Amino acid sequence: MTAFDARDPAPAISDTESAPDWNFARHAPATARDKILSAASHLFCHNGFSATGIDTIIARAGTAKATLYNHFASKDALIEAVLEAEGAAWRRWFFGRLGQVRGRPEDRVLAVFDVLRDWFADENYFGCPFINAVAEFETGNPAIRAAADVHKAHLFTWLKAAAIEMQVDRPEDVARGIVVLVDGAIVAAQHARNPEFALDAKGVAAVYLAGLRPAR
Amino acid sequence: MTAFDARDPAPAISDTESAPDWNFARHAPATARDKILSAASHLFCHNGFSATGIDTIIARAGTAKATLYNHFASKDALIEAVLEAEGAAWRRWFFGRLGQVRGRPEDRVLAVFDVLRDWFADENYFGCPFINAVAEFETGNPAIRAAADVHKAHLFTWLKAAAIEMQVDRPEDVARGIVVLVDGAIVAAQHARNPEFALDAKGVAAVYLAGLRPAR
DNA sequence: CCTGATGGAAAGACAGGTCTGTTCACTTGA
DNA sequence: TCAAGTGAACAGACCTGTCTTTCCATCAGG
Repeated sequence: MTAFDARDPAPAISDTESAPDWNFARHAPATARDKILSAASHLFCHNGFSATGIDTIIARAGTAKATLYNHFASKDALIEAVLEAEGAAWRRWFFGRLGQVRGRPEDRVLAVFDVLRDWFADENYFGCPFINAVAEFETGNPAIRAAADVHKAHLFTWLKAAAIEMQVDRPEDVARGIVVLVDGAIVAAQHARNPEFALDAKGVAAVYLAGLRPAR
Repeated sequence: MTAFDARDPAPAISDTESAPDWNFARHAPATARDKILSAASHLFCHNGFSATGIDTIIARAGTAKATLYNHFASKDALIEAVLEAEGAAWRRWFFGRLGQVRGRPEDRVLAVFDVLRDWFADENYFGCPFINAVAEFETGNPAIRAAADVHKAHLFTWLKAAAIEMQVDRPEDVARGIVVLVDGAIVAAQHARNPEFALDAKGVAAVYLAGLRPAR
């Protein structure tokens, strides 16, 4: 929960040829464990968690079932590991992109929606894995909700810091408002299969942030 | 898609003791078909669609399995019927509440978030069934996505009409912006189990709408 | 009033398949 | 040598969907 400072360090973009991929499932898997995580991530995100069976996962991963159960105690544990890996990869990508943006805090917050748009425009965009997981396991499995909480806390903390820099009246309220816009853009773009909802959200955010300090 | 006028007629609130319930699963089921729909709706929404088996549904409904398959061709058909029934009940409740609001179009749009807050505050709030269904069946079952599209079109049409009344520049853009806020509030409130996200969204909407016409 | 037909639903067995998770003998590469 | 992985079989539970049998309420004809 104090997580933001301790999160994945911002990648040194210049050190690598290209920015890391937001999609963990596309990272080149080296170990058997990574192959399983990668295959499971792809299948979970595209076909749903319950609808994806262990046999399908190992077939895609090209590993034996015993190997899967050597690395993960159960399917639930695998789901949690996938969310953790996918969340970490996404945050590395997302905050890495944001870290390259310079300018006033308002502009950096608005840049959030430009980065989101790139995410939405990916042909493999399938919504936020955490939102989808909470939707599927509404009541059961509190560990999944907890993982989603941690993930969302990263964004909230980043936005709150920016809001404090903006010297607005109630930075936490402002951060929550932007979080709502981000969640809404994610869902709307997923449903309509239209990345431009990121720009609709950006438009709202721009007017909102400008309206917060009319006497600027 | 021209759907708004043709949707469920606004209920005559004064004719009934209380407003209809947003939750179809709580409507008193009369026929066997309604008992099945009601039980399935409750279970689907709380435990997920794939995770809920036919046997669990008929046990809760108190009906026989043959009865279920007499009324619904398959589990998928039952899912679609549940979404239709739940969506219709929700829209009757939601637009019924909105129909009671008088005032400027801006105020009526802001009232959306007050109604949402009441929805979120219900102990049985489980998010939007359509958002959850699309999250679970990301790629499969286009009928479910189509049902979600129809459902969302109702709100968009309502918001677009209000935006036109407001005489804003680009009413469709404004309506999409509010849709994003609504979707975001639904998801954020579901994740945090905190209905107050409706008011965070309302705060953003208020500043946004005010900022649209600074020369009012 | 009584009798018998009809049709919807209950109860539950059943088929055929899939699910998760276990086990074990064998292989491979460091 | 030895740890890790493979392939395959297996158990037991659960899944969807079908089918048969029994029950019961309603209604028609007498």
